[in-house]
Amino acid sequence: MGTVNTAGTITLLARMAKVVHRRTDEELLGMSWRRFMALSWLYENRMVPQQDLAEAFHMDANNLVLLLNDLERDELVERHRDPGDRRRHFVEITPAGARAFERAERARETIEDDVLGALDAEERETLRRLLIKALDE
Amino acid sequence: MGTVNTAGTITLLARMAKVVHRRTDEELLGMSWRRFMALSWLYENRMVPQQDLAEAFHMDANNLVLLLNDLERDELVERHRDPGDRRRHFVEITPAGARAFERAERARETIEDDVLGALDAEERETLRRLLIKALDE
DNA sequence: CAGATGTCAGCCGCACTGATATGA
DNA sequence: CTCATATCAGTGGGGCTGACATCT
Repeated sequence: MGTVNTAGTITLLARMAKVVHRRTDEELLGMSWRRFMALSWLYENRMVPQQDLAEAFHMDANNLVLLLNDLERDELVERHRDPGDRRRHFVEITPAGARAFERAERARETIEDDVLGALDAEERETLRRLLIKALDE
Repeated sequence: MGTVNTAGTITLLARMAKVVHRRTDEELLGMSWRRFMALSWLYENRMVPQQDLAEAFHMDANNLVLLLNDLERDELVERHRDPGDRRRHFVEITPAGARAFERAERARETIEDDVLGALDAEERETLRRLLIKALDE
């Protein structure tokens, strides 16, 4: 394929993300990629303050409201008012949400095998470790 | 921060791409990220058939037309009709487009240092190599 | 009162579907 | 006539800004 050797690392990262997004079959995933990304976080971190989610999702707070409205309408997440500070909400994934996510995770593995097919198991683990480290600042 | 350890690699990849997109200051870059991604390809590959660009950009052909229209209006790229097959177009970055891209590349380096700050030089090189390999299938 | 949190309305850039024009 | 290439119009979801309501 083309001469990708001179592009910057974040340029390559963006190209890769586009490949992932484009090869994702929402039919197979059972939900939009956007919802999948939200649930993936809430599956790992139960009962997160809504305010923290905006930062975690790298998404603006206004937009977050709409996403949570949709997820809550479909009973995949629940908002709980903080008794200590009634302005604040905690967001929690529901059992139905967790099940939907677990199903989607299997589709994710299929997509991942497709997109990362050129990398062997060790290389994938290295990539994974580097991404975790970069995200963890 | 947070428990990112259980998420899949392409999930982490998507999170990372969102960080990049969100931290990109278009004022500093001098253009939209979308345009930057297009020019980055045309800077590496001069005179590309328009048809190949849709695949290279992972973008649908209809949408590509609009992007090229914008870039051509601002004289950053030029379309040339293929004399051998007058249906086809070759797309070429202009000198002004190349200059704009080179300026943006310096901003890209700044963003990259910010986003990949947690990785040392060797780790960045490894990440880069793995992304190139994965993209090269 | 000021400040924080969440919500909603409006606008715009972007991606897709479908239809059209031109040339091989 | 058919097939391929490029183009454009229309539609819909996603992201942002700004205004507003509620609570501390």
